[in-house]
Amino acid sequence: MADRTHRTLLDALGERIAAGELAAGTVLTLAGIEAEYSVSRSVVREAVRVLEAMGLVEPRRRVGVTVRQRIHWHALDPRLIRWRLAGASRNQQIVALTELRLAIEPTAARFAATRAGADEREGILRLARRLDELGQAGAGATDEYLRVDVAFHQEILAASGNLMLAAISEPISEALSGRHALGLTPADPTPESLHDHLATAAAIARGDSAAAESASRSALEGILDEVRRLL
Amino acid sequence: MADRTHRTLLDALGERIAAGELAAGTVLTLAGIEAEYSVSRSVVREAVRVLEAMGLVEPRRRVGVTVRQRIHWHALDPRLIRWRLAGASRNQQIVALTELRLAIEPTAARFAATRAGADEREGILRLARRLDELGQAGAGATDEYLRVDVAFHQEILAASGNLMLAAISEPISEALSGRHALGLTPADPTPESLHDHLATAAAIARGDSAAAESASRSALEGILDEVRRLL
DNA sequence: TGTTGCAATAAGTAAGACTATTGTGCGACG
DNA sequence: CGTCGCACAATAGTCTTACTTATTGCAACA
Repeated sequence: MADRTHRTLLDALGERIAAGELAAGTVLTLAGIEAEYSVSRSVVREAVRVLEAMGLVEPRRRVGVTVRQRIHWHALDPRLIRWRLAGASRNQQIVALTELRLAIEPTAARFAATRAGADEREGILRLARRLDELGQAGAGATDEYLRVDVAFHQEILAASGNLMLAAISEPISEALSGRHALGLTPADPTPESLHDHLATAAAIARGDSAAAESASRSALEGILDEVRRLL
Repeated sequence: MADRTHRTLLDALGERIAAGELAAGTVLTLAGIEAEYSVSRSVVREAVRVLEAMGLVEPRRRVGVTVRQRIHWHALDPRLIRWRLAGASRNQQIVALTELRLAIEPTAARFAATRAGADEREGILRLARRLDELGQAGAGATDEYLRVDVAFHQEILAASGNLMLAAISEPISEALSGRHALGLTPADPTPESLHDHLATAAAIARGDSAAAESASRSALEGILDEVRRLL
């Protein structure tokens, strides 16, 4: 066998569960999976262990591997988020991720304003300015805009000094990319949006946490409105 | 071997990495772990797969299993949070979790106000009233207060209708328990705190999302202040 | 009807063989 | 002396098999 069997099987099972094709309560067996995917027991066991760690399944002796209810899923796991973005509930997932951003980013901006290092402040400001340039130029739907936008938000989350807030970064980036891929990003971002981004960056740069939080919140409210309107 | 070798090994390695005893860049080998813990290769492989899924390590052929930098950790994984709470950085972790709550809970309360079912609204209100009773009676440091407090926040997160917001529930509960275990919960909660909790529940019950968000935020700001003061 | 015990089932652990990948060092060649 | 390429060795990946242990369901019996 090649070398990606683990990853392949894990993604296959994960996507099927995330999509609901394998509904809660469904019982699999290691032997069954082994036969269905023609992989060895070791590979099956390792994949199932990872799914178990994500709260997606629960192996029990004499019973098999039971798919668990959604409540138990570690919905913030980047892999699970990817699987959900890959399925039919993609749009719904993008809305949910935007709601998550609305929760996280303003708070992250607030903390970043008091904790960011000099170079981080500098970098955030530079990214915001570039975003503004691109937006004004009608390049809101370009790959470069996406890259800068992703980098902008990542920098803020990283600068928050809170590892858990920063951990949202990866899923958020995927959501942005997903939105972009769906063609939901306008070529001309609204002036309000561009202003909010700039204001967030400026407030962080000068250490004004209240202003950073409120500007970021304003930006996200706008984005959430837009996403909801389009999906 | 008994039956908990997987769990035991996973926790052992996870805690060592979370604590920094196995620093980023440290290279292990499957054979080494196998020998050190006297478990079979299968068990080692499965544990390492789970750690890999959490972003804690990266196995590479001809090299070994390398411990990754913190940036790559899935810091929102409940297991990882537990490991960090178990280590020396416990206090710091509780503060970080409280910051996370400040981000998540007000937003969750806002959405809960528009999305909660009738019985959920009822339940949240009932829990808040019970919390108030207990708080007024000077029972803020009791196990029952903790239980009700945890249930209160869980209900709100669950009622937010966002699976990812709800997924924060488990780690948050652990943080509350941790704070309680450290004796950081006052027997007499401040009147402001009790009022904010009640106001949050009332606003959710009557569907007033703006009031729910702001009352929840006020409650959390108070808690964050207190936690920071004490840790 | 309830309870105890047995047997079947499926996961858990162990061990070993073989494969595939990749970093390193050595040697040949420029 | 340096650089390129190749062979070797180390280590994870996969496969297979054997054995162990927990659990459940059923049947026999009180």
